[in-house]
Amino acid sequence: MDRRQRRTRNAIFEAFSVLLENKSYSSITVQDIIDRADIGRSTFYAHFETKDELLKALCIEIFEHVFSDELLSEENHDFSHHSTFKDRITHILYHLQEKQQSIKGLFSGECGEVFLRYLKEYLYFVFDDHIIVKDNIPRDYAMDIAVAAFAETVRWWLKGHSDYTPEEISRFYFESVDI
Amino acid sequence: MDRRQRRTRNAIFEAFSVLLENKSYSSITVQDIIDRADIGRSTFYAHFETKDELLKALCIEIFEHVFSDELLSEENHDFSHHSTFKDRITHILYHLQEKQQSIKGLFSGECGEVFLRYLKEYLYFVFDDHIIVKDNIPRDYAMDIAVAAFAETVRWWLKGHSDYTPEEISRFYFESVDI
DNA sequence: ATGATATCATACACCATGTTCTGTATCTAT
DNA sequence: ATAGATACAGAACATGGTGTATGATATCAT
Repeated sequence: MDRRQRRTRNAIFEAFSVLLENKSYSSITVQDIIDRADIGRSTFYAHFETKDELLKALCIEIFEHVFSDELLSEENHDFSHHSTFKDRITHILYHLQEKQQSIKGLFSGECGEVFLRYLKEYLYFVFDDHIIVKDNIPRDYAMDIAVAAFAETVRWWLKGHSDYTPEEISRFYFESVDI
Repeated sequence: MDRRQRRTRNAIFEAFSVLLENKSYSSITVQDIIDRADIGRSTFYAHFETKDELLKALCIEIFEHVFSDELLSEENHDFSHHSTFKDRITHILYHLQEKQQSIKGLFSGECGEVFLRYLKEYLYFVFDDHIIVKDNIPRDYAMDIAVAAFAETVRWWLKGHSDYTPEEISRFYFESVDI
């Protein structure tokens, strides 16, 4: 990708993330982003058709990083054999912690729904092999609860309790939800 | 309240609910609501300052009904003695089922966040007395997970699995989450 | 019946959106 | 190093939704 494009794209992501920490998604205008990123109006629209597209792109950017190892292991089939499920979850928590600053703003407000939908999409992928099927409980229900509970765990962690370590959070989760 | 006001208010709620089943919250314009409810523009703004206020009002309207018995029992202190926690949850599920049609549209899209925030607010109230404090797990974390899991349960139920009975859903929930 | 008030219809100013255009700066390939 | 391609800046513009203001009409409560 062209260096100019990368510069602009990053400037937009950066501006958007910072704005999200102080303002709600719907109250942020494209003009706000343009001003903060210090780019021309037409430049923004050359990169993203709408603010919603920008939000999606940011989510994907984040999760491609957070789940990069998971996605790799799926190709090579050499990861799940060497580590337990709990280790993998803890590992994901470490990656989420790294992106903490960007993620914080994404959890709340109107964009939380989009963010959580993406998060859950990736989580379904990771959880799929490790869900225990209980008697008389639909599998997809069990999946939904396990994933939603994990998403809520991350939200709780990064919004006001980020002093806990990934290991502690992992323990909280596995002691609260039967998987 | 004036009969005309009630008529208008209900027409707006009705129109809004129907629109939410087909369109996303942000794509619904005030004009859409006005046309569907067949009222004048200024009339809408005499009732609600913004679309967001309308959403809040609708949520409150719904939950005042769903949790009406719970709120009463809190005043009289004569409910929790006669029924178990599981009974109360099942009872709430029955009320949610009644409002199914209105609730469906509220779960998805950008307004899901607002709806869930209100739902969780009421649920904290109901769950507060019945959370078991496990060792080494923060109480507010346990609350968060229990409430979020219940909210997810309702979502799963009303979006595509509404053939299950409140009793079955209640059982799914209590077998999946340790409270 | 009458005064109060909710509604209607219209017009309006305002603001964010997304597009278009022209000139300039930066990149890439030869 | 030069030429062609491409990304950027900046401004102007049409569009559409928002929320307000106004005066006339219909409906309410007493």
